[in-house]
Amino acid sequence: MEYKFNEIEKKWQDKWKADKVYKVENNFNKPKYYVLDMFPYPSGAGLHVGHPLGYIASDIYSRYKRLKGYNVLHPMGFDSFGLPAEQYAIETGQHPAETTKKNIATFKAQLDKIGFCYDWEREVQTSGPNYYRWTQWIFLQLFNSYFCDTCKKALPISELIKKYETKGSSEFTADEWNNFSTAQKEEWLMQRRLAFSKYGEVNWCEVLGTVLANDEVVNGVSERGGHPVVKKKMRQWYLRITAYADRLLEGLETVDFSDSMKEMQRNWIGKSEGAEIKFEIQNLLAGTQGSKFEIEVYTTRPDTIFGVDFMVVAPELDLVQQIKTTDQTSAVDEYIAYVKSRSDVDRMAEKKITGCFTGAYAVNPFNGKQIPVWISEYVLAGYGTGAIMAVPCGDERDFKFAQHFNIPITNIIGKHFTGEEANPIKEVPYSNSEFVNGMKYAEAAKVVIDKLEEKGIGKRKVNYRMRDAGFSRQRYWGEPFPIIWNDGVAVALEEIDLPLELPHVDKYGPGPEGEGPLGNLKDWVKVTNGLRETSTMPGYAGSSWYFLRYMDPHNATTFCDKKVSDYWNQVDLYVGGTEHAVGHLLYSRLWTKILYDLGHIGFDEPFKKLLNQGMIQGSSRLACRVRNSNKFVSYGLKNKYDVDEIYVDVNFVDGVELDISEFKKWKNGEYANAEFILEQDGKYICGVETEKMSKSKYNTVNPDVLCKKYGADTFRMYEMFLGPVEASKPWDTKGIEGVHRFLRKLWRLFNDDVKGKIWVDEKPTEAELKILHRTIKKIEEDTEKFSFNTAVSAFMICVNDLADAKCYKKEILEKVLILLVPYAPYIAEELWHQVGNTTTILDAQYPTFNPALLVESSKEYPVSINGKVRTNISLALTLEQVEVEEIILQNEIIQKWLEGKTPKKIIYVKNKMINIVV
RNA sequence: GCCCAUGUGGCGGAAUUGGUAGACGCAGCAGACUCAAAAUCUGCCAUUCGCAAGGGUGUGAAGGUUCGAUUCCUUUCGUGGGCACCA
Repeated sequence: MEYKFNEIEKKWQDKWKADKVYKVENNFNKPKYYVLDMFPYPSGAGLHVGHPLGYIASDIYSRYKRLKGYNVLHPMGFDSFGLPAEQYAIETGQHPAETTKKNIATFKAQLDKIGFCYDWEREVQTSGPNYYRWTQWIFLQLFNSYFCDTCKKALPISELIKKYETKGSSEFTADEWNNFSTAQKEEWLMQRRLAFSKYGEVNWCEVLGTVLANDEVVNGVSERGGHPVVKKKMRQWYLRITAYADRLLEGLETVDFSDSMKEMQRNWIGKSEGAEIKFEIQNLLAGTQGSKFEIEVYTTRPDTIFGVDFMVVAPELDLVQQIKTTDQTSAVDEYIAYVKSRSDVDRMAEKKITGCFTGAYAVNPFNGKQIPVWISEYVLAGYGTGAIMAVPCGDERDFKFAQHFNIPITNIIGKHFTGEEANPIKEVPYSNSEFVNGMKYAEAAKVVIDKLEEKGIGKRKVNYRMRDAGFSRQRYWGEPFPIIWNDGVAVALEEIDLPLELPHVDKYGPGPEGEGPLGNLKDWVKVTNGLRETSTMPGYAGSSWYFLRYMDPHNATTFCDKKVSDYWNQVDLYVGGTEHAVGHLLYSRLWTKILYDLGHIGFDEPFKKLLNQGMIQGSSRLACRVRNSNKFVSYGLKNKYDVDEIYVDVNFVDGVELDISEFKKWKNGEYANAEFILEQDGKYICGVETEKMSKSKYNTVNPDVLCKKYGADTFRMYEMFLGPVEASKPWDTKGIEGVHRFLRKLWRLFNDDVKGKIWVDEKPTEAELKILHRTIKKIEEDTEKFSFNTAVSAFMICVNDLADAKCYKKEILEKVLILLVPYAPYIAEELWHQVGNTTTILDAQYPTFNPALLVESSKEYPVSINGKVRTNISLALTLEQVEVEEIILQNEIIQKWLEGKTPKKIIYVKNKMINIVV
């Protein structure tokens, strides 16, 4: 009987579906385990082999936990709002709802073939009204809350109102508050709401009449059409994530993310402690006497204030216009015009040093020294105060700037500054620094700040790099805001009016005044009490809380019953790529914290452990075409000709050898008449390039094809066998045969192609038990630590050993099958039934490892002399140093290598090795 | 420019975290079975010197620590990814 994987997999797919084996109950009595994948955006291109890497890993772990007796939640859904569907609609006129539906169907069919254990009854789609109803509801929770600075948590805005009515605030008294107009009150409240609206800068393209995302702007012009893009102020919605900066930082201590992942989040939040210092400006423009100008800088190194040699102000600041001197006006204006012409990307990538002197001088408050004030694009308006005090002897950028513009440098760190480069050292006593001379960083910083505060010209300041998160998009395919604008006041919809369904549109172009497409729907926008908000929520809205909805996906009265979320609780294992390191992960963490503060859930970190899967890159194949001809020359001979390299489809290249007949059929016979110049051995060899997997490079491989050819079990195991899940690696189908052979070999332990059944019900020998238990130990350990590639190799070793031992015994084989279920569920279930089981293997009991079986009494020790292994000697494990020394010195080979010399020292590490030092 | 990751045979990778480098697999070579092919099985397979026995070298490069380094430290080069020049 052969291993007919296609039949077997179909059979169990149907059976499992009929039996609802993957249905997950909210069974509060059972220990739970929650495994989650980052859900995909259902793109039109379908799945390629890169997608399932993480899904397979999480599926293996879920099935493993299930075998271990857990109630495992391992759901899947779709992040189905987003720009590509809208873009596609603009191009083809097909409604996003239609294309999204189609794409989801394709994705699901592909996923099901690979054999994941999803309970599709729990599927969520962020673009479904039953889902986004609750996204809107949570938005209203945010809108109706504020961050209490004293208790460091979110509270209902009604409490703030109560406080204002009775006690007022630092800005107004209770009486004043009560006499405010509604609009005035709302304005104050808007400044405290967690979801709030204010004017913010967006990338505006006048020609397209629309707002563009950063990646749609290239070199200051729109990616589509190349039209100019400018910064424009528009009313936008934001989430007050900055209020949670500290808690988002602290929370990192409690979760199991990789260090680099935590580092990325910390960098994004960018907490720094320093001081804000005011510097007076000395030279004022004529006509501005009487008004006193100051520059306020933010610095993390107030201790270096005596090393300040110049100041740099962001060119965008209004202050620049006020302080520039007549002499420098034209130079400054010219420089500002230059900066405006440059995109953020340019400013970031540029290495050349630019700047312009304003003509103004600031005064060092402690020694009265005159400090020239410059403007330069390396100082950003949006961070800190938009101005810095430059200390060139301690800061690399300041140093280069000073050098470039020949600004004299003050040395405050003595011999630690060479004049060649800056030295940001903190642990040396300062010189040239008056009252902090001899002090080091910590003490000096404190003394300086104290003095600043005393003089009233500076204060201690904690700064965050992170800004509030923009939460509105001038787009169609997203959640509509449940907000109505009434005379400039944002009025929230009542809960009962949710969901506010996304209305149907026929055209996807921008609305008036840069509004989103919804702005075109006059009848929809105009309601009795005002005008609807026409922007929609961003992609991350729906994905910020989806892990909660899986727990209780059909609840019509709440987003997720508290009892249910108390049970499933945090996601125990979250699997996904690093590209979401800051965005999605940070937003989910924020939403979780807010929902926790408001009492809707009982935990304030969503993901307990994060596993990052690596990116699978494409391995492109290139053919060399002789220029202006239809001749193709093999890669090894290309230097003899003038060639163009063209991409060929990886699916008809075996390794690097092109299948010429397939190639000729490609693209409707475009190359049917091509001629080929071959290598000496008659092969046509392709060039190889590792790059992103994409359709245009013909380097995508569809999992469906591989599942059909080798079976899903082979495909699953091969993806794992490629290497560690966390590592990025190029895809190469070549090695899949090896994994497939392994499964066939396993099959032949049960069945012979000719004789049929060969498995037997006999007592295993000790040696056979040893093979089994060694495997149990290894597979369990490797699965626990997500080392799936080594687990696959352990399975191979096990099957090789059993085949060599001609062990066809049910008692052994059956246990191996259980170990294999997470990795290759179909073949495991099939063989499980063949040996006589009638219930599903998915709920079998995981075998227990018996250490007694693996106890060894002796070991083959490597014996080296001066670190070089010279021989192996088998010794009992009980031996002590003296006995060992005696035995090995008698050894002939060792004696030969010692050449009569006496060893200086003999190192003996039990169960490891022996080293003789001569 | 900054940050993070990574570098081991022809290839994907392994190495109990300081203890026999190259497990397992692919590819390749030789052989068995077969009329033949497929499938399967057996053996070889880092490199170099040697008929062999047996040596030398070898984990991007150069140093260092150690009885012993793929593993730890310093410097350096290459590749991949990210970024908001963050004071």
